[in-house]
Amino acid sequence: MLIRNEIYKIVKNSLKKEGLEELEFQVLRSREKKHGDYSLNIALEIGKRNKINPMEVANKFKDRLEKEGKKVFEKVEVLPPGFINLFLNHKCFEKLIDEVLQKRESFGNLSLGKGKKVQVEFISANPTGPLTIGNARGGPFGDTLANILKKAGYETEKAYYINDYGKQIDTLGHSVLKDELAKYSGEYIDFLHSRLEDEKDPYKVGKWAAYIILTQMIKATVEKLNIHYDEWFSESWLYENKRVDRILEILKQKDLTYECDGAIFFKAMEFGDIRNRVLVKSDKKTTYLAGDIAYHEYKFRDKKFDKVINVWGADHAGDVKGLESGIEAFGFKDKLDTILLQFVTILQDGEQVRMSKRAGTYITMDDLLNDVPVDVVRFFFLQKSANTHLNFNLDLALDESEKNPVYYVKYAHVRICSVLRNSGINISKIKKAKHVKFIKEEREIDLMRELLRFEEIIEDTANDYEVHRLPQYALDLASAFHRFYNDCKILDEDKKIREARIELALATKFVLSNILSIMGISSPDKM
RNA sequence: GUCCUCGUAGUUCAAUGGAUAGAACAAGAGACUCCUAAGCUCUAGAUACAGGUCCGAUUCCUGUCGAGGACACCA
Repeated sequence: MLIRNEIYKIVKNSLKKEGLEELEFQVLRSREKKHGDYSLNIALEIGKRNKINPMEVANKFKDRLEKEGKKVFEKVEVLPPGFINLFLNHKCFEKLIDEVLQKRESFGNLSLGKGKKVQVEFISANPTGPLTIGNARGGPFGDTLANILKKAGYETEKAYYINDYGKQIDTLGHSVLKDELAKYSGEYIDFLHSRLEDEKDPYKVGKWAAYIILTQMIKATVEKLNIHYDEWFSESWLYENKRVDRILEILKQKDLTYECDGAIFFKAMEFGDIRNRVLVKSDKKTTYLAGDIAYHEYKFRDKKFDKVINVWGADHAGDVKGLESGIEAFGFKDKLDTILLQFVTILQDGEQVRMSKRAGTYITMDDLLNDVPVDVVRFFFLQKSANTHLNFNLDLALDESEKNPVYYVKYAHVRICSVLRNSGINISKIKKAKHVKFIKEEREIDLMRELLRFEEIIEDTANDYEVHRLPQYALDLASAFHRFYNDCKILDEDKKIREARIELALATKFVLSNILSIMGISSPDKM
């Protein structure tokens, strides 16, 4: 229903009638409930622009809003320095609960992305070693982002790009052979070395090792993380099918390449890049960028994605513009969004652990998942924004696993299930909010206000990819429920009140399990 | 040296330019004859520093200090 959008229309309409239709504004959610459910700062903007006292503007506009929004607003209030606060009437909440009970699991499904295809590519760590806590950070993030886009109506695909081509495969081969060119070390290298048969060719050994690492280590960890990819895309495929040659030829025809010192460069600066980029090295081997451009041409031309979101580690920040330029050269400008996840700093025994495949010092995601439940791991990583340089204290993570706030959210769900069981009511028959009109306690209203946010959270996050908003919302909602539970007895003596509260609790259950499922976290009935 | 991302409570993190900067963990206190206390209530505690723009700055701009990352014919 997205009441926020209805309010937007009301305000837009009101502005039109005041001759201010060109004014841009936003409907803000009030942080404190004494300031109503939503607020507008347009009076402050108008006042600033026209040098009028904002209070005067606000008071004048208030009458207009009251008239235009009489079906939605209980009250319109003006407070200094010129905020207009909007209070929703009870009917809005009744409609909301009614809608949740009708739509159940599908409540919150939006049509924002209707008819659009989007791909989220994440993790995509080289198959030269197990997933570390660092490079697996993109797992919960990308998976959840794809889930939310799907919820918002996009046709979504989750993809992992396997870099099974090029120099690092050679390096892996040498490492497994343990010859003088070996660079990687660690238990997994020892393991692969012990499994080695007669093969001596480094590249073939590397290919074999990469296959084992991918299928037995990376995929296993990904599964433990509760992630299911739609596509595992092999870089080698691009070469086997001449897709890299193809894009090199097209770029040449477009006069977007030139030769210099025996290498072929892409004129990326024509697209605003800080430098031109090498596509073919002087030894005639192609660069990673050439493959990546071919890969993205495949995504847009063959698979026809309207949008591709790449979740990368911050160490690739310098490569973003190169790829964007390449994509623009093929006419797919602005169809790529790149999210850079800042690095994870690992602390163990009070010391910073430098993650290095070469030094063999890293903490694998698999090790972590053996000690910490996946729901805890996912919630933990999801709570941090992409820009956060997060500090991960391994000892603390193990100690505090049981104190993770994810249990607070799950417990709210468990409590609801428990009460609903005790109620003896067949909840599958509750499809309407018939009794919500009897609700009037503060805690009940507070809870409904939180439920109202759900669709907004979906919409906002599908638009700005700020996935860390989700766990925060889940905590807020769980908190609102726990307080409600504490202050209001759900199975009250009074039949009307009892049924109203069951309806409210059931609606909360649907939204809670909905948000948890988007985050890839289970909603238990019992704990 | 240039560029990117950061610097918020003891700790880990939040806060579309808005109203009294929020949570969790840690610390301290409290309530329950009542639907599972993994819950509830209360207390204490923070914007690195210096300027600037604005009615209003954690948020935008400049500088300083500090952290991580990038500046390849590596991937």
